[in-house]
Order: sequence, then structure tokens, then C-alpha cells
Amino acid sequence: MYIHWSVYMQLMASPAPSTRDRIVAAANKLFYAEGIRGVSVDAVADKAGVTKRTLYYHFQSKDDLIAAYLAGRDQPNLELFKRWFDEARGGLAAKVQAIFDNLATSARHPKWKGCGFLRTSAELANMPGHPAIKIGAAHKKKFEAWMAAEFAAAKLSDAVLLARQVTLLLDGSFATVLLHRDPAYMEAAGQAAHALIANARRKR
Amino acid sequence: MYIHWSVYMQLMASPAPSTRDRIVAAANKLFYAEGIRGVSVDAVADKAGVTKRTLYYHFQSKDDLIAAYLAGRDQPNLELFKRWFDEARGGLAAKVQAIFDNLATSARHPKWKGCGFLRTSAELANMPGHPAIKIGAAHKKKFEAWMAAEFAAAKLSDAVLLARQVTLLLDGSFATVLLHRDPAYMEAAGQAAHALIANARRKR
DNA sequence: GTCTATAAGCCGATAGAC
DNA sequence: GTCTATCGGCTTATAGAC
Repeated sequence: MYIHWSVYMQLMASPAPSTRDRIVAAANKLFYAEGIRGVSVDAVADKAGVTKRTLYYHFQSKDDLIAAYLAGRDQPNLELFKRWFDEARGGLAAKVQAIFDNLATSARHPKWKGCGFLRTSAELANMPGHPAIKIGAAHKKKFEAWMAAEFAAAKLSDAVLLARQVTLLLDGSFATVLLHRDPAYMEAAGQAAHALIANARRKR
Repeated sequence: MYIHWSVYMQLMASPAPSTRDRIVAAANKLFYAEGIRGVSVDAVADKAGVTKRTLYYHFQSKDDLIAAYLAGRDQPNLELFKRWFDEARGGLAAKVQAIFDNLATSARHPKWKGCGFLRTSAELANMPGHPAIKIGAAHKKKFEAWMAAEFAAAKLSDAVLLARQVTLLLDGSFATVLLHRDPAYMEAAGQAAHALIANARRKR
């Protein structure tokens, strides 16, 4: 018996994703897997199951689509980090270290290709004001601000500087593991973050 | 009075660069400034003052040219870091920190666009075995091995781990400063490296 | 809002002359 | 070893029908 698509979709728990959402989802998969400049607008439209003309109805340009791709990764990524932090046992230093250890596990997945924000900023390094780079910068600032708030709440001295250094270790591990394809670097970065936090605690 | 080019060049101190060297020099400028995928083979040939056919006489493919571009940056980069290290005053921690501080000065130059090795590995993340990525990985391993040797010579415990962590901070500062365009992150990374080294020194 | 069709140009790489 | 000329395909983006 034939059931019309729209009726079928009303029976499902989740609503049918909008065309725009399907395009962003397709862009997310392809841009992350192959790189921004390695993926054509045609490929994104094909993957989303729409024509290129429809894509250009929803997005002004490829640059606009790139920005939407990164905007869609902002909240989920931060929430994942916070979940790893919250669920970890131990003190503050151990909870931060847990982020790195969980990230090392993620990096062992064959589809892992580093940090989408950092890779995009590397690809678009010749366009410093690009909207996508601003979104990436804001994302990393949110992480840094979250860390600074945690360190300040724990009454650590130099909370702001310490948050920067942890963020530097995080981004360093993204870049280094992408280059060497060796997640052990993430664990080394986590140990460094642990040492810096434990050392700061003693100061006051 | 007209002097033939070849005669003029014999009078100069440095010999005329070979065609191949001129192509690599042009690729270096363009690939670093605009990114690998953002630069066409035509553009490199034009910049080098040769036709595309000549370029393809010297290089088998664009991938071959990319590898030559990075191979040409390996030794000069390492020598610059060693010079900064050697010329810095103070103890081991201070000399390592000096690398980060000098790098921050470099990053303030308007033409600075991060680390060519890391940006290439980000651009070619979908081609893990690419020759250029192997050259970049070998470059970073040389830096790490140099640091480990310095730490071991200073009889620091965990010299290998410490060298990894300093390298992670270095690469993190490359990625982060490229994103935020704020060289202050490099100084924060240098302070973290200093703290880790000074802390390790006490252990034995 | 989604489609078919296509513009206008750039891409990496090659043929063949000299 | 360097040149002129060009191939076939892919690029972002748009015109106009429905």
C-alpha cells in the first residue's frame, strides 16, 4: 500500500529536515572529509539531492555555504567537550585532561580529519576577513572563555593565561595528530595541560 | 653598451639560479601566500617566467611541485629556530622560550600566514600518504628530536615527552595565531613551554 | 522553491616544433 | 630544454520555465 511521503513523515518522530538543512548536512560531510577547496558546489548539491540552482536559492555563494557549514559545528562541538569534562572523575586538572583523552579516542576513527575550524582557517589563510574564519575564531574564543571561567571558579591564579595555554595545547594536538596520524600526541598534550593546571593550583 | 645576459651573470657573486630553482622559488611564494589549491600551475609558471610546458619538463605533476616546495623550506626553517635558540641568553627554558618570542615577531609581519607544513597537511587531509605530508611530518620530527636531544643533554627527566609537549605548543601557536591573528598567543605558548621545562628540571 | 540548461572561464596536463 | 597551442573536463554562478 502506498503512503504519501508527507504523511509518512508526519508519522515519524523527527520532522523532515528542511532543504536548507539537508544542504548544510551534505556540505558538512563533504567539506570536512575533502576540504573546502576540494569540494565543488555541484558535489554538495548532488549529495543533498537537490540541483545546484536550488542550492543557490538558499545560499548566496559558496563562501556563504562554508560559513553555514562551520556555524553548524559550533554548538555540538562545545557541548561534546563539556560533556567529556562533566562526566570525568577527579579534580579540575583531571577533568581537563579527560577532554584530550576522549579526543584521542575520536582521532582513532578512520574518518577523523582534525578540527574543521582550524583546517578552514588554514585553507582560507589568504582571506583573513572571511566569514567562516570569524566563526572559527569565535568558536575557539568560547572554548577559551569556558576554560577561563572554570579556572577562575577554582580560584586558580592566572586563569586567563592558563585557559590560553590549554587552548594552545588543544589546537596543537589537532594540528600535530593530523600531520603524524598518531593520537598519542593528544595524550601528551593532556598531560601537559594537567601539569600546567596542577602547577598553577599551588601558587595561591 | 649591451652586455649579454650570460656574461653579466658570470660577473655576479652568486651564480644564476637554475630554471628549476626559479620554479620552486615561485611556487614557494605563491603556495605559501595563497594556499596549495588556490594556486594554479599556470600562475606558478608565469611567476617563474617560464611556460607551463617547461614546468612540466622539470616536475612530473603539481603534487611533485608541492613536495619540492616544502622540501625547500625544511632546512632553512630548522636553521632559523636553532639560530634563535643559540643566540638567546639565559638557561634552557629561556632559550626555548626565545623561539616562541622570535616567532611572535615574525607573525606580526603582514605576509606571515602560519606554518607552511601544517597548512599543507590541513589542505591535503584527504590524501594521508601524500609526499608533501611526509615531508612535513619529517620536518616536525626533526624539530622534536632536536628538542629531545637538548633536554637529554641537560639531564632533564622525560626528555622525549617534554620535547613532544614543546612541539605541541609550537604547532598550537601556529594554528591559533593564524586563526585569531594575535601573536600574543605565541608568547603565552612560550611561557607554557618555559613552565614545563622549569618544572621538569626540578624532578631530578 | 525547485527544475533543466548553459554561460564564461579556469584547471591540470599534453602534442609536436625547434 | 624551452616554446606555442590546445585538449577535455571541471568551476562558480545564472537564465528562464514551471
